[in-house]
Amino acid sequence: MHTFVVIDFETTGLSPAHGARPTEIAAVLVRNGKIQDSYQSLMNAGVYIPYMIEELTGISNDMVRAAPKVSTVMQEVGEFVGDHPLVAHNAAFDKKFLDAEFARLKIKRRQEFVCSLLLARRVFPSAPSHKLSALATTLGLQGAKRYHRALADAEVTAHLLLHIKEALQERYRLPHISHELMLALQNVPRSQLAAYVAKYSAAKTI
DNA sequence: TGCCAGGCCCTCTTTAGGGCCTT
Repeated sequence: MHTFVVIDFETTGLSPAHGARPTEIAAVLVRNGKIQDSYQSLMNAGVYIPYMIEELTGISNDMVRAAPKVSTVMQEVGEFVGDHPLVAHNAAFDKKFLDAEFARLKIKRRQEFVCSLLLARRVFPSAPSHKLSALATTLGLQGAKRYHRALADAEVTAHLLLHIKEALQERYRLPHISHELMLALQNVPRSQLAAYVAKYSAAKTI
């Protein structure tokens, strides 16, 4: 997994099925362990941002009103992402917004998401919390002085994924962690992680 | 009118409930 793209959405709510739309997105390209490129933009979906969410993200209705149309931004995101493997923290959330916005543009997502939340729960089970900001503190990750802005969160998630990857490599003495293995591990029960990695490694070396 | 997510994961579980995580 030498190259991947981390995605983070800020939105007007929790569910696109109930009318929530994106207000901001960031995509961060990581190659060979370093952030090499990034895309970020506010976007205007013509949907009111509730006061509570304005307070949470600092993204106001005025800011979004002056931003590019959501269709323009999502088209650019599609081009930036390309076929690279995708990563997000609690990927189920970002995936459903990405798919909902892509569907409006008749764009089809071509790759699966690796979820840094699912992996962190398995690799660092004793962390006091697995929310992004808490993991950043616990693990001493490089990153954000603030949270709940798309680029800051995407950058911290990139460092988190790299940290998880290094921990797995060190713990199981693996020379390389593939996207395929990360995708599999996020769904393996925590108690079976070591056994799964051993079986996977053996199969790959035969 | 009032309400409104959903999937993971643990446990005092599996004929279920509730906390966590994303905004």
